[in-house]
Amino acid sequence: MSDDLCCPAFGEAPLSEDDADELAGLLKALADPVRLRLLSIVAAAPDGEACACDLAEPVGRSQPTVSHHLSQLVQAGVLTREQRGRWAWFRLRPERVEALRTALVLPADCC
Amino acid sequence: MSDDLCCPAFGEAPLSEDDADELAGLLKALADPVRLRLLSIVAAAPDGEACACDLAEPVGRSQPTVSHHLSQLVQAGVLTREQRGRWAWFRLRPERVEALRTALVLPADCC
DNA sequence: CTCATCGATCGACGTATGTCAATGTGTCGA
DNA sequence: TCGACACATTGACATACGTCGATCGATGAG
Repeated sequence: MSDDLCCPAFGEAPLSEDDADELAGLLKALADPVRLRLLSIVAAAPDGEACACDLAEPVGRSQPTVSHHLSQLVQAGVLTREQRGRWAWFRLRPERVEALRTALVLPADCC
Repeated sequence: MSDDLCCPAFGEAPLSEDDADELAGLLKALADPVRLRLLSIVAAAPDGEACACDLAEPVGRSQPTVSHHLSQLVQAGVLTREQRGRWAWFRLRPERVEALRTALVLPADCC
């Protein structure tokens, strides 16, 4: 997933096939309740970061499942992963979330 | 899908399981390239509305497939459907898109 | 050097999803 | 009344996805 998702101009003109694929990819990464909860836990964490070791329990999923979801979020560019010793720490990339919000802006005269 | 999705307070505190399900449902409705293109075509239409008869061709899918996608968008509350004679006309519900954008707002101190 | 721990990967599984051809239902014009 | 048209529904299919148990590689404490 490229990171320069900025302004597909959602309501201005019909999305191109490529823009639609790109935007759908980002949306798909967020379109799962477990991933949304993981994201919100990281976002609400004291220092803006959370250890993977603390994430499985609150969402009630197995360690491999959580690892899988975290990988998807990292790949979509919504989280960053930093290895510190045995632990993996995750941070939100707010500019990515903002890019998504920007992509969903509708023109004033659209309806 | 209930329509009162307003402020799950994404970054403020961890999402509840119900809020996450709700938000994921809305995101899932948009997380498909064909549906995104359908939405953008409707949004960019001259009078803010588009006839189903004009939607299959631009997205390159069969009539049943397009009908299926439109139903999902209506069920998610993102489109409204109005039957006029033989034709079905669709309009965007911008407040629903705005609700999604609002749900994705991050607090200033989140990271 | 062990050995316990963190977390990724693999393999398997059931389910959900996108797609189309065929068919059904309702609406209009002739 | 009939036939053409718009659109939904059904059934079938391949693929994608979420999930877990088992296993593996890497790290650090003792």
